[in-house]
Amino acid sequence: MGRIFALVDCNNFYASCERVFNPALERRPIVVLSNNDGCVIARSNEAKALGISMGAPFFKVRRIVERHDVAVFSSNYALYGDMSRRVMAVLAGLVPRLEVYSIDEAFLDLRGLGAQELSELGRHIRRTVRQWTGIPVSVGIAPSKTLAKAANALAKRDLLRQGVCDLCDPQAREAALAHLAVEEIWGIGARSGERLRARGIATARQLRDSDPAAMRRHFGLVMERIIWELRGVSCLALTDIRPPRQQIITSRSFGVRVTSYRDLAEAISHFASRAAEKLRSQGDNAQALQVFVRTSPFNTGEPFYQNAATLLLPMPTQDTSLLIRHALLGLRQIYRRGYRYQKAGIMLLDLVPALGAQATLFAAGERETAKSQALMHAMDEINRRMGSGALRFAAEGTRQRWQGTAARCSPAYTTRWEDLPLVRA
DNA sequence: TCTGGGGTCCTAGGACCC
DNA sequence: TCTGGGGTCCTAGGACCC
Repeated sequence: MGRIFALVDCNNFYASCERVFNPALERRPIVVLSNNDGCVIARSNEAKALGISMGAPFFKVRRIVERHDVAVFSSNYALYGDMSRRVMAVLAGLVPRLEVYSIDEAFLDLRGLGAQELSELGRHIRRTVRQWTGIPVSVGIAPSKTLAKAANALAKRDLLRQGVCDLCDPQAREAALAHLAVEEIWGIGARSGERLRARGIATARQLRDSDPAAMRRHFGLVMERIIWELRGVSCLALTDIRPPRQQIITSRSFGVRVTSYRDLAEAISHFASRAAEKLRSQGDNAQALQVFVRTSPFNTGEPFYQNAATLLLPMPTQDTSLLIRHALLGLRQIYRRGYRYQKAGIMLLDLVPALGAQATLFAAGERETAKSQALMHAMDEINRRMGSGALRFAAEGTRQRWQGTAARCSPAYTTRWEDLPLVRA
């Protein structure tokens, strides 16, 4: 039996989250900014209509923002993460199988739901999520994931479809794919888009009708798979069990340029500590790590420098102090005086499950490991209860001058008692 | 002055082996 | 002067995603 996928995608997710708790924002243009209030990472429809583009540096759109009274927010991941969990919980209650694909998207398996009318089911999903969470979503339905993505794009674009688009019928697909630019297809970015156009392929329909074998030779396996998926042959299954991450990255742009080794070392220690937390919550040990630093890659009239150091750890570990120590060894290798650093970070690599980890050959080492595990566990527990960063390593510093500002952050409405909205009757 | 963060997968090419 | 062929493994970099 053929498959039927639905892709449920939250509309302008971060902007919509801000609106849920602040109804005065209804119909007002909204943008949400990245770390350091650096660039635009989410826009409401009204902000899109003003010509504010995705990823635009904030200082370049400031004029538009002021002229049109755009509401501006620093990103509030405590809020967005919690709202995401709520949306996914509602979806999980509506269908037996789903894959949470990103913070604002999920693929659903619609087979065997006895739905006469898939569009009606889509509208039901949409109504329910809206009513129970306040978040508007669009629903695309089709026999492959790539087509479900395409259907979703059309559901958003075409107001007549009222947020739901069903492309299961091959007839319906003809016109739809002819109106979809090749860059709008899932998996085709600017690079491939350009190369496809050079070969005279500009729409999803033209790509679908191209020769899979020849396209594989020119573009690789991924392109061939896209073509089959556009033809309605499902090549990408629903993966409802998420495999553990293979690498963990913690990195930041700095609020101000950093020049001293000392400040850089503080930042790197802080990143190592955060990465170690993620590592432990995943139940893994790391066997290697990489530290990287760089100056600003943009035209600043100053010399560009970037470098990275990769180190093998003496044993697989999830111990923060060991990770900090080795991260700093790496930093010493790549730090050069005289540069104004803009960004740095750490990657944990070669992750392996911590359970049943190879014990060290030495009994003393084993005792050390047990001690360190108890310490890390206690630390995580305290930080969970008292708030992240309540207990931290001295190496992370107290001034943290490199930290950026998030001046326009909304309250953590759903995850912090003091920030709960008040309702007056 | 001010330009995000965190991931995955695929491929090509080099090292190495027999 | 002539200088194999094929396999595996690893890594760096590209492309893409949200």
